[in-house]
Amino acid sequence: MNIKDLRYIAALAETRHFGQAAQACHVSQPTLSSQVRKLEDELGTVLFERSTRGVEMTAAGTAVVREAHAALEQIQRVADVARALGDPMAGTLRLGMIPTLAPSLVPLVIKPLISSYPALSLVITEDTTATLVERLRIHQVDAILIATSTEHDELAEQPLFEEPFWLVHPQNHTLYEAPDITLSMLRGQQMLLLSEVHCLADQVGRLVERYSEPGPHDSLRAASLETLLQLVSAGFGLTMVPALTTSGPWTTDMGLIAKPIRNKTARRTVRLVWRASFPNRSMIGTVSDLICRQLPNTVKRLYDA
Amino acid sequence: MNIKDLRYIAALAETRHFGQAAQACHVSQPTLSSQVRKLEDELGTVLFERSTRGVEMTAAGTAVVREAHAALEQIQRVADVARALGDPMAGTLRLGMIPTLAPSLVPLVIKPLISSYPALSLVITEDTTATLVERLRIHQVDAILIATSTEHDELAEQPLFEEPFWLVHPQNHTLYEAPDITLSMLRGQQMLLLSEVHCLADQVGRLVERYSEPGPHDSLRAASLETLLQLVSAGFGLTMVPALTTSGPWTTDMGLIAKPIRNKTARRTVRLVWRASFPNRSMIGTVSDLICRQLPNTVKRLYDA
DNA sequence: TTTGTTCGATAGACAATACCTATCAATCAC
DNA sequence: GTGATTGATAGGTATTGTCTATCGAACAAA
Repeated sequence: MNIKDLRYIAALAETRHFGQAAQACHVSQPTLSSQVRKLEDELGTVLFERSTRGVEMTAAGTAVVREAHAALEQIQRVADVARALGDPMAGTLRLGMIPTLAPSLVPLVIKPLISSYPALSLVITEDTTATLVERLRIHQVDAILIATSTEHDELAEQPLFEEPFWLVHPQNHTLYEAPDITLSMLRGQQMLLLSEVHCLADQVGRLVERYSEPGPHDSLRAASLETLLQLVSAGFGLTMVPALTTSGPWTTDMGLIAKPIRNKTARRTVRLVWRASFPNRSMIGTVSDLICRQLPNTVKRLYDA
Repeated sequence: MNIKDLRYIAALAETRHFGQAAQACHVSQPTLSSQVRKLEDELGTVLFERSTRGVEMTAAGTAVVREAHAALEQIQRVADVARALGDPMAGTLRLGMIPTLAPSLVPLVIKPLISSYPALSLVITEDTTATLVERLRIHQVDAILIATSTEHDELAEQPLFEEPFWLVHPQNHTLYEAPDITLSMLRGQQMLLLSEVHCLADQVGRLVERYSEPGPHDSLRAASLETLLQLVSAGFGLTMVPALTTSGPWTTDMGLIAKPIRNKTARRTVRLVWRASFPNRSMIGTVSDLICRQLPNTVKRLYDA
């Protein structure tokens, strides 16, 4: 059996005329004739009763054509679904993010994303860079947002934006008077870092190790940015956080001051990474674009669609 | 698109493995691979994400395969319906009969027919021979039971049985004592005939014209056998009816006597006639066989399946 | 590192079949 | 009879589905 054959018998049932049915199917009359005959042979049932005057339908033919119509509709639905989901922004995007980015980025992008693309179902997970990369490779997520560069050949990446680090200190701190910060001003200050599973800890750590000296709270490592800021608020020391983190409502609540740092290396580059084999490349591009459009001016956009 | 293609993607969704899916479909792996690729091209949507480790499904793939499954089920239903109605005794048989046969034959065959073949839907119509033949030719009926032979090339026929004519006279008639009847005994008797639209009138008329002389009631023509017998009962004359007619409960009710006639030509041959192009030849055969099995011994069966 | 295995993709040849044009036989209207 | 219309048939062509053989990449084990 063949889908075309179903169309043939449907047209033949409609027109009761081999020639007209053939015309409707854009084939020649002998083609339609032989194909219908073959289908009848295959089904073991005569569907049409031919005569020199025209075509009559048998009981089996009527029933078979009715089912054939339903089949053709369902087949059309296959194509329809394919086209609908061929819409690059339809379907599921499983997006992984590092924990130092997710809490500040998600509130910025989630609303415009789901309102602009209602057919998009977004699943966001949080994990460390290494875990995310592995989950990306084994198809547990489709794309990840991380702050380091990857080396994998099977992965593709797109830098989205450069995010400066901002210094955070308590309101009653000696740096309160300083309008802006240079790294040299951090000499003698106790810098607090995140747990080393976070790439941010490594990046900030290498940035300040030349200036800060070992302090009493160096072994104090926070598991999250939230905790880290609580420590700063409690007076255990200073820290650096990505600029987007300072967009939240926490600064005044905790009595903390965040200031830009006058140093070009005090920043990280956030990248979107996906499997090179990921089929929906254009979904990646659209999401990248939308993320960048939502960013505040405290970061520098690197992606322009 | 192709029905096979739908099977391919269904198998591939099941196994997530081109080789195994190909095996399940009884084709080689390259065949399945290229066909799936082609289907994806046609749909404009990537359904599967390939990697050297195996196959993952895209969002579109999941949805398309779901629809494909439904389509395959519906296609299966097409074949099922064809097979079910390929059952020769499923479907409708529009059967025409002449009025001198229908009332006596239908009660004999209708019950066993519908109980033996519940899938058979029988539509019985009554009409004169000429009308029936025309209706047969223009596909208004599928087969007819008539008592004459047809000449049409496009029609096929099967003699079913020979039905003798029985003489019918009132109980108080002079022939009451005669154990059986010869045509010569009809000399001087007033014979009553049906309306000439009935073939029976012609057949009986030719049979008796050599023996009977013009009588006072020759112009009396009954429109139906029922009326004819009422006339006989009322003493207007005698008549001949087909043997099956005497099987009914009318004889005693009307005070009529029916007797066989010792003459080989005093009979008619009942034939089943159908279009030679009628597809369900075996339904014809089965119906013929069942009719003959139900006949009483007063008629001579001509058909043996 | 090297080797063997497994994965899907590719190339090229072959075979099935869908398709076409030309034609036929039968029917029907004029 | 004549011409028009019907579906069926014949024979050739083109498409395409299928095969075998092979490849390159990835992974696991030696």
